[in-house]
Amino acid sequence: MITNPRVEATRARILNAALDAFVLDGYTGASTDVIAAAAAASKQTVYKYFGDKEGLFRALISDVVDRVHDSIVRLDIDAYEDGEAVVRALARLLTDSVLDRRVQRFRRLVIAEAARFPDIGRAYYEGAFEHTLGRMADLLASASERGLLHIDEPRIAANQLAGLLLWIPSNRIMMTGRFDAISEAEVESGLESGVRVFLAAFRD
Amino acid sequence: MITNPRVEATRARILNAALDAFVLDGYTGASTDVIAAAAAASKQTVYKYFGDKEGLFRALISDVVDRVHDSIVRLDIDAYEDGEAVVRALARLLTDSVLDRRVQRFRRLVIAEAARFPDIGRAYYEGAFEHTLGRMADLLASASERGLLHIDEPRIAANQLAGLLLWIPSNRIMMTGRFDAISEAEVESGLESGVRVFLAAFRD
DNA sequence: TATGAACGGTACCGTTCAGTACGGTACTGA
DNA sequence: TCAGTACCGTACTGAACGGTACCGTTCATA
Repeated sequence: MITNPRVEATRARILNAALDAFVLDGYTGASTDVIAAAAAASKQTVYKYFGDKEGLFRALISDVVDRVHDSIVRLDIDAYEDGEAVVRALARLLTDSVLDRRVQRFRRLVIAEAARFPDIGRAYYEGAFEHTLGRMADLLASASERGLLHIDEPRIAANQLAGLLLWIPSNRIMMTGRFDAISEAEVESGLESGVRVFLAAFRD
Repeated sequence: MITNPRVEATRARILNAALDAFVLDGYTGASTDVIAAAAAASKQTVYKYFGDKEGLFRALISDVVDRVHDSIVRLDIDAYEDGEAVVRALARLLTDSVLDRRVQRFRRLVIAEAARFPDIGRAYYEGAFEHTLGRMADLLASASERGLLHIDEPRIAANQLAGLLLWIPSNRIMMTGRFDAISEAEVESGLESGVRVFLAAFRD
């Protein structure tokens, strides 16, 4: 694939504008006129690159999923000497990444459009959501092998840690639509109590 | 308020049709033409009762929130003699109600439109979501007072139980758009392992 | 059975929006 | 300097949709 830098820049500008528009107004609510204007591009160019509105939307989703896929949780598990430290580090990484404004907004978009584009929802779920959980499970398994934790089914444990930490803040953010609906202190205390419950179940 | 049965029936038919349409296509995607047709009503009548599209949407939301509010978890906590039974009963009640197709679809709708109607999202979050958690917290507190569990902060514990049980299935359902994405067996094993973790932390 | 309110059906208006056409401009590379 | 390509701006078309108007019909009730 030839990468004309000018083309690439225009394409990126359009995708950026599309992200903003779709995330704010949803698929139906966003208009290609507004997207083109925000990207300082002409509709002509938008349609030339992406075919139609649906093509633009799909390109946007896979673009983001690919980035999530690449930037997946890297944690040097060997640097930690006890289970509590491992779990706390993992918990912080997870909350920091998932409760990020952009991530929350994007997830809301995917959920909102899952009825219209079932394949897109599935792609995101498998490519981003489950992929992250799989990585977490690997880390927990490795900690378990080193005797820091006692985990028989790492995948389930990873799911549970995520649920403990994210259920409340994620729902509050998505339902209220306010991406700053959770204070620093709440995140902190939620993390602390979540880690405590997890350790009660999986440290010896 | 005079309750003309004919008026009431027409109104109910319109709200039912609106629920289906909004849940399927979102606020922007649903059309009042389709809603009126599905309700076997004329647009004239729809607009007479609800003013405009937004009025119809708001009426629908508060209608549903009121119903959730009324049918809130009632569980005879005194019937149980040990903590495990209490938690298991609570867990089943919670998963059965929250993972219900209609509930999931409605929550997705609220999330999808939270940006467009922030007050609606907040009303649902406080009137339905938090209300249920509060009721759960009461039950856990009562079990704790009877010595069946050891819970210092019932509200937090209720949040955590919900997160343990619902994070994965709820996300899978909403993101894939398939409301049968979770098998009976998965629900069962998720419930079992969630209860186990919860008990490890809160039983003695 | 007479009366009026509730209601359905259809046509209509104004606007928005996806998608297209076209003419002109900036850049790039030989 | 010339050719080709990327791109912008604007105007346009056709369809969908929110909302309104009008007329005929149904139905409860007195």
